[in-house]
Amino acid sequence: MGRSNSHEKLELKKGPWTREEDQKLLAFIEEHGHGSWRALPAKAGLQRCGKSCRLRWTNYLRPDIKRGKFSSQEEKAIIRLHALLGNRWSAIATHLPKRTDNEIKNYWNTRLKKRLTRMGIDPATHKPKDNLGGSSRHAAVVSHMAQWETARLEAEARLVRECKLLTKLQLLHKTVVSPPLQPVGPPCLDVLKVWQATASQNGGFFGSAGSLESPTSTLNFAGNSSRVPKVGPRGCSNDAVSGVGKVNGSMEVKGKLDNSVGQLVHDNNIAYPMDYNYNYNYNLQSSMEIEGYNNSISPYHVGDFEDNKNYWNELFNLVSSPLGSPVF
DNA sequence: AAGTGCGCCAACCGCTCACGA
DNA sequence: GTCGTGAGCGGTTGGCGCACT
Repeated sequence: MGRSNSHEKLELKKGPWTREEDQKLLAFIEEHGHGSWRALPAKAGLQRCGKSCRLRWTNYLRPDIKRGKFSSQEEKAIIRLHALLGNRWSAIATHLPKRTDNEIKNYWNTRLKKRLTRMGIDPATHKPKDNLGGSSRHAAVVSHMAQWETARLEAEARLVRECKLLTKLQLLHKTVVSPPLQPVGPPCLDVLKVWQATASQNGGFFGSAGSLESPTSTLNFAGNSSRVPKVGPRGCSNDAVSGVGKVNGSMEVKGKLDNSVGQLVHDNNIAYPMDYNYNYNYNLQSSMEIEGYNNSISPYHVGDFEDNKNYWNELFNLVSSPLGSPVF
């Protein structure tokens, strides 16, 4: 990144920020916005690299940061979201308003992880430690679900970020957009709520029919997106993810899960033939439709999940509970 | 009082991704 | 397709403060 010469590097300050530096950074951003982080330090009169400034701003100086003790509800949310998302701290932070990814990560590493370990739960898998040798089929199915859920939540998180960023930029530069954008409220991503509701109607998250119900959602965005979020579970090549987006302010979120029945289950060597082909074409009101996930193509059967049903139901109950998050 | 160990957390580092030329 | 650049993310580190010996 950048090609600053060694002389410049020598002059860059590291370590804890002083109050004076904080004030300089704060004052500059309040007046000009951050713009290019790389150019910011010179403009603001700081002997720091842009990266350091960005970090200081996002993790400490930003006005919309809540500091201090995590509530028990926040703790639960972190645990459950971690079960779904793994170490995707930024994605988790998206669902915990006013908390930074760094703060959540620290809290997890210093407290929650240890607490789970003490309780006999493996913090990596969120399963009881004596159950690690359980059914590989169950593990495979749950893992597959988690991957799918992860990808979906990640997509949502990115969309939220995109919209927030663009909104900020527009407000900052006071651009007049034609046609004018709708007032920007928190993006409403109700996938989980809807999913939960659907699940309830069908006798639980996994439905009485024995197949997964579709996480059909209504996404409300106000704003344009110049980039098409690419999503996919970790470990999947990005080549498997494609997206088409429109810059003109309309976006339709459409995902495709291309699974063939039975292909999922394979001891210790699980194939994930999931293609997340999202075509974004969003209008202010959009719907999320995931082909192949909400119908008979679904490879899941209720028996596969019985043992994990309560866990996942509980999990979705939690993430559906009001935390003040734009999603929940 | 001094030394030691530990927990916490701000900040850094390295990597990856997206984008434009 | 390649390269340079900017930005974001997750893992790791270093320093501070506190408790204990």
